[in-house]
Amino acid sequence: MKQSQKERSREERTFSFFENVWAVTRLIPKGRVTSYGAIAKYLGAAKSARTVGYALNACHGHKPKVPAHRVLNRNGMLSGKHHFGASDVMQKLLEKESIRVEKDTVVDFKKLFWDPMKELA
DNA sequence: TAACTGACTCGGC
DNA sequence: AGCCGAGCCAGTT
Repeated sequence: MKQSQKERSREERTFSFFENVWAVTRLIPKGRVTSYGAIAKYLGAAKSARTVGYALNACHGHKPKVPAHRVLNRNGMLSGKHHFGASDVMQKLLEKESIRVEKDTVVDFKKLFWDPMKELA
């Protein structure tokens, strides 16, 4: 099982791991959030959460907007706010979607969590 | 070309 | 309960 997954991802990732990350990110419904790990897992690279974050970093000024502010770390913390220019931009974007943020952490993260594995299965 | 880095996560102590 | 090390991918130096 693990073996086949490895083989499979080899071809798919040639299409660009980033593209996939952005694609999934754009599917996140407004007012909902997800985590790097969830996306990574959905793409078949559970341990590449780090790379997912890196991909979002590269989405700056990319075509269809990539709602990177809806992607947080597993604790619901705005770990990437620092990369939105001003440190409060990300939070404002979230609050605009009725998502409450307290101390760099999304309130009710579990409730608002959008799992691509379940939602897109 | 090798080594380093980073918006992460998990498992072991 | 908190710290440490390892794995993952791509771009930079």
